[in-house]
Amino acid sequence: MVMKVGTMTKKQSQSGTIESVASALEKAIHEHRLPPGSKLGEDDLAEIYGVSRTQIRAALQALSHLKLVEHKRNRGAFVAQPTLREAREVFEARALLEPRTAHSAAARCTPEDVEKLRAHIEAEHAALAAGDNGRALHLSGLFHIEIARIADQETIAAFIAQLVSRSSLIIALYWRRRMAMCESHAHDALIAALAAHDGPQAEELMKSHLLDLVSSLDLRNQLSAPGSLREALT
Amino acid sequence: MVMKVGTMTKKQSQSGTIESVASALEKAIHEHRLPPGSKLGEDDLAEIYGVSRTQIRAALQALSHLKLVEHKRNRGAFVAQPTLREAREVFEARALLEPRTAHSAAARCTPEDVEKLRAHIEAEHAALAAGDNGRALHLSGLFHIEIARIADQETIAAFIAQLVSRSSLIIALYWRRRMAMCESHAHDALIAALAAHDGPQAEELMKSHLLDLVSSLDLRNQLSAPGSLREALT
DNA sequence: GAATGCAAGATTGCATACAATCCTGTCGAC
DNA sequence: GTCGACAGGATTGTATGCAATCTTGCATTC
Repeated sequence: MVMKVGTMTKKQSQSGTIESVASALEKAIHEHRLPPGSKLGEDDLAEIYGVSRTQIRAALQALSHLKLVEHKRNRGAFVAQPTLREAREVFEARALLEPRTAHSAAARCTPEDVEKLRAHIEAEHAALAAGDNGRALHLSGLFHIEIARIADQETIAAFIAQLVSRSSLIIALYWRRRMAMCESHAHDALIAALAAHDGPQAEELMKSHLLDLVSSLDLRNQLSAPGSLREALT
Repeated sequence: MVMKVGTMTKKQSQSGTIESVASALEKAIHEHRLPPGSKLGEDDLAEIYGVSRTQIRAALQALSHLKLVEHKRNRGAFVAQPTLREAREVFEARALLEPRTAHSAAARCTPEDVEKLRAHIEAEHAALAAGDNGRALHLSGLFHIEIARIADQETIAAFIAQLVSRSSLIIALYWRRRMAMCESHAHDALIAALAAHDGPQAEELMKSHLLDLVSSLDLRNQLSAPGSLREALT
C-alpha cells in the first residue's frame, strides 16, 4: 500500500533523521496534504519513514513546539487546529513583526537577494499554473521568510517562520472561497520596493499585504471551523 | 552528596514530570545558578530528579527549542551561550515586540492586573534586599511576561517569554559590572502608565526601559564571552 | 622529551519491550 | 428496547538495554 517513502531520506541525511522527518511533515502540512485534525499515529509514521518510534516522537515534539501539531494525552498527535482567537493573534503578531522587518530588509537587500526572490515568485507562478495550490501556498510562505532572512535577523526570522506555518493552518481552516492567490501582485510590488531600497514603501506594502491576507479569511465567527463538533452541532 | 531534589516534585506532578523538570531547569538557568556553558549530563539529571533518562531528554529537547540549551552531537546538552550577534538580535526583537504590546496592555489593564504587577515588584524588591540577585532577575523577567499576558496576546507573550529567558543568558554573559538593577524605577513608572490606561506613555516607557537595559550590557566586542576560546586566544 | 597512536571509560543515540490508558463493540440487566 | 458495565484491541507513555561515538589517559616511538 504505502511505499516506504523515508528510505531514501533516511540514507541521505545519515543521522539527521528527526529533522528530515520533521521538515517532511511540516512541508506536507504546509501544502495542505495533511489537513488540520489529521491523526499522526506514531506506528504509521514510523513505518512510512522507516525509522523507529523514538525519532518520530522527537519530530512530533518539535512540531508541537512550533504549534503545528497538538498533543492529546494518551490520544496521540494531530495536525493542529488553530482556534479563531489563535488565528487573530497570529496575524496580529505578523502585523507587528513583518512590516518593520521588510523595512530593514530594504536597506540590506542585495541584487542576489532580489534574484532569489524573483525565482521564488516564478516558482510560485509555475505551481499555480500547474494547479498545485498547496505548493504555491508553501512557496508564498517561503517568500515571507526569505525577506526576514534578508533583514539579517535570524531570531525574528524564526518567529516569522513559525507564524507563516501556522498561517497555513489558519488558511486551511478559515479560507473564504475563491480568490486564487492574487497576492502575487503584492509580492511583485514588494520586490520592487526592496530592490529600490525604499524602506518606508516596503513597510507599507507589507502592512497592506497582510491586511489583505486577513481580509481574505473569515475570522468573524466560527462558520467554517470543523474542529469542535460540539459547537458545530448546536 | 547531591540530594534527590526531584523526589517530591515527581510525586506532586504525577505525569507532568517533563514539564516540571523543564521548568525547574529553566528557573535555575534564569537565576544564574546554572551559568552558560554548564554541562547538563543526562544521567546526572536523571538521578537528581529521580526520573528516567527518557524524560530528561524530552525536557532538554524542549529547552533546546527555546534556545536555552544547546545540543552538541554526541557531546550532550549545555546551557546555551548566546553569541554577540544573537544577543543583539534578541534585544532588537524585544524592541520590536514589547513597546507596542505594552501599549495594548494599557488599554486592557484591570485593577487586579495592577495589583498583580505591584506584587511582582514587591517580591523583586524583597529578593534584591535579601541579596538574592538571581531571583530578582527572574522576577524582573516575569514582570515583562505578565504585561504581555495583560495585553491578551498569548502568541506574542510566548515569544516575549522566550526572549526574556534568553536575555537572562545574555545578561549572564555580557553584563557590565555594577548597577544593581536600578530598573525598579522603570517598572514603577510602567505600572503607573498602565494603571492610567496611558498607552502612548507605556509604549514610550517600555522602549526606553529596553534601551537602558541594552546600554547596561557590553555588546560592542566579545570582551567577556568565554564561549569560543578559539577567538579568545588569537 | 615531545608527539602520535591506542585503548579504556564514559556518555549519548537509538530501538525495542513492557505497562498504562483509552476507544469500541458486545453482553447482560432493568 | 435502552442503558450500563465489561472486556478485547489498539495506541501511547515510559524504562531499560545495546550500539555508536567521543574523551582522556597512557604507552610507545622518534
